[in-house]
Amino acid sequence: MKTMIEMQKKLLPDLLDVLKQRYEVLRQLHLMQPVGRRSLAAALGMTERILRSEVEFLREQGLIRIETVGMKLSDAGSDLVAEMEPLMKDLFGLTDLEKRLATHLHLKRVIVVPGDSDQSDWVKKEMGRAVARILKSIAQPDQVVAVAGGTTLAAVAEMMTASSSLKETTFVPARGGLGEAVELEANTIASQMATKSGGKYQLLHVPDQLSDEARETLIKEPHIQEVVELVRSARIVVHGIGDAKAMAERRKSSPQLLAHLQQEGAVGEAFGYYFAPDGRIVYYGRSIGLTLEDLAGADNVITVAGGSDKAASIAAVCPAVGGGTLITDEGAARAILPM
Amino acid sequence: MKTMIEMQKKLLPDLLDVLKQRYEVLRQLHLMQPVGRRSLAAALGMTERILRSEVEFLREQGLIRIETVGMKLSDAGSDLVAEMEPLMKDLFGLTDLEKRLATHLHLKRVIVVPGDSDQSDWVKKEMGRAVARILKSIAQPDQVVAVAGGTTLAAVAEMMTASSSLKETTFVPARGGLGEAVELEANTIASQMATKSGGKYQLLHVPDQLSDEARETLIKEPHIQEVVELVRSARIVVHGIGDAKAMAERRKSSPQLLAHLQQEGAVGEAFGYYFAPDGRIVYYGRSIGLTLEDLAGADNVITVAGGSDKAASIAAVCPAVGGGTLITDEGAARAILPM
DNA sequence: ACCTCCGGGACTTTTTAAGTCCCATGTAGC
DNA sequence: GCTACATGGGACTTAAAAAGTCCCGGAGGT
Repeated sequence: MKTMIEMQKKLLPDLLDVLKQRYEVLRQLHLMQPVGRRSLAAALGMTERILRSEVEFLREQGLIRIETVGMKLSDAGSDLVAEMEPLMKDLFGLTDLEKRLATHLHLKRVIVVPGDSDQSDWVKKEMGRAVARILKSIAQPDQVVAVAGGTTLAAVAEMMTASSSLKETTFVPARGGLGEAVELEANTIASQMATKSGGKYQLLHVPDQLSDEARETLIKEPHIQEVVELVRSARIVVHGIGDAKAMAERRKSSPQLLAHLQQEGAVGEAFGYYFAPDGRIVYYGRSIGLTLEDLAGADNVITVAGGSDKAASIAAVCPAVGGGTLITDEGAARAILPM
Repeated sequence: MKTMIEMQKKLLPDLLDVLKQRYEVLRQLHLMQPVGRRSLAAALGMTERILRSEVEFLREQGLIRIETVGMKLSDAGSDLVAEMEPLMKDLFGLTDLEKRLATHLHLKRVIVVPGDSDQSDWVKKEMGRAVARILKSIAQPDQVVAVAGGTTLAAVAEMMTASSSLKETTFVPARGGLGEAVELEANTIASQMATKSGGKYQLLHVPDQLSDEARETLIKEPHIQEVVELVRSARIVVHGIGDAKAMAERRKSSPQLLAHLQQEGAVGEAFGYYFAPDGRIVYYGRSIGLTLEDLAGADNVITVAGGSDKAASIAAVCPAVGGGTLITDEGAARAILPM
């Protein structure tokens, strides 16, 4: 049986936000007391009015006392702050991880879901749900979302739910198919995400492994060119991160390439690029679709990858992809961060 | 350490209400699926619109699926319902107790706080907090609140917090002083409640034990008569329940009275009236202030008493006081109800 | 072919939260 | 003792969220 906390997160995630906010007010007040509304609001980074409402509430609950010199915690208030500390750590320990990861990897936003996808497979679904929520929240009319392939992205597609805000969204694959299991192909995932969310989609029916001439020929095809244009115009990109060795084998790469990758110490893969632990690109398997340069033009690059054994890959790829959003799990997050 | 829920309730008092509502929707949906909005709303006794908001939320959480035949629980949803069942029983066992007590004692409303004030003294404070909350919620401008004495009422006074809604409230003692410890006197409590809540107060400076002539004389005093008028006009009355024997001894009653009470089997006391287990009045120690008849004119009679050893007293007094509000604790509630 | 109940959209009303400005007062520093 | 500043609290406006209400096209069952 899951804990009470897990249930609350599912059934009242909105209330947990206000819980956190109120606790933060209490905690900050505890540190600064006695203090006035305005200085406290500034310290907490909230407007005066909103803090005022919280203060009013906390006063009615008898947790803080208001005096002419400022506000102070009442006895009940300081007791509560002390008692709640471990609970809040449980509830929002991940928030802390998120902040540290964001600064460590220079990302705009990091979301960490509890668990480790190496050990429990529902964790991948949780990451998927998180991605779905983000997509919903940043949705804009007539946007294009490019999605990559892989098991993690498949989980994302599975967790998409219908939403009116995604109705005018077009999902496209980021690159041509990988020539592997069809349910992990970007094409499949793009169409599944569109179906589940109520959006539209366009597919890119080209193989991944192509000779240069074949690629040049294909790319001139009008209907392919059209889709490629669409893909490269995507303002939102969702992709996973692969383990370099596993990806190379899945793509049936030549023994030479495998040896090269191993020699260079490649650990992570994304969009056909293979990365060394220091973020250096050690190989690029060209295909049709998004390139790293295109990512710079996207407003939202959403990276989703988890599992403690992918920690090195994530740490290698993220800096190269640029400071977007990372959705990962607790296992990977703790493995990435220096202790 | 108190339970985690107790702590959360301080920061989010309506947490349980929301949790319960959402759970009920899930549970009912589980029973009726597939079902439409309107029938589900009717079954739950809520309006269509409000259910609609809940449904929207639950769908976003991926707990329910919406199909053309109606709504169904998703796998995650049915898992959650199953997992939550025992938890909800724990959480709302008190709600259940409240309902049963209300019908058993023919009261309008019963609130049961967890614990037993015989065993832990913070339970009395919890009851006090509950009373304070009720007073706040039913507050009207220029109202008069009559309060009795006793240790329980002292706890209520202690837990009152400043509230704008009580600013125009006048607190008065229900009866003249008991001639006992000053901090348990109705006068003291009325003034303390007024001070803590930011309201006003009027006191009744007359002893409790008076000869008939002395009482008749006193009651003609203009300033006393004025307060008595105020007391009898109170639309809200808050009182506790005493153990008959203990009260009689505290009031230094004569050996004859003690014997009489014992012979008649008096168990409970309130407002100077002594009650037998069947609710019969076996003695009335007249004083100046509220009488049982005056209670009928009050809109809200709030009885607050707890502790398993007071169960008999509560059961005896409540019916006589008439169907108001009872605040008690788990210990008393379980002892009162037939098993 | 009809009839009923389904989800969803759209609009209005109501309630609640937030933004903004101002004031009397108490305290600290000079 | 006086000034300057930060304090809580009040009042009013504006914005946003929630709830009430009605209607529509369509799927399923009869």
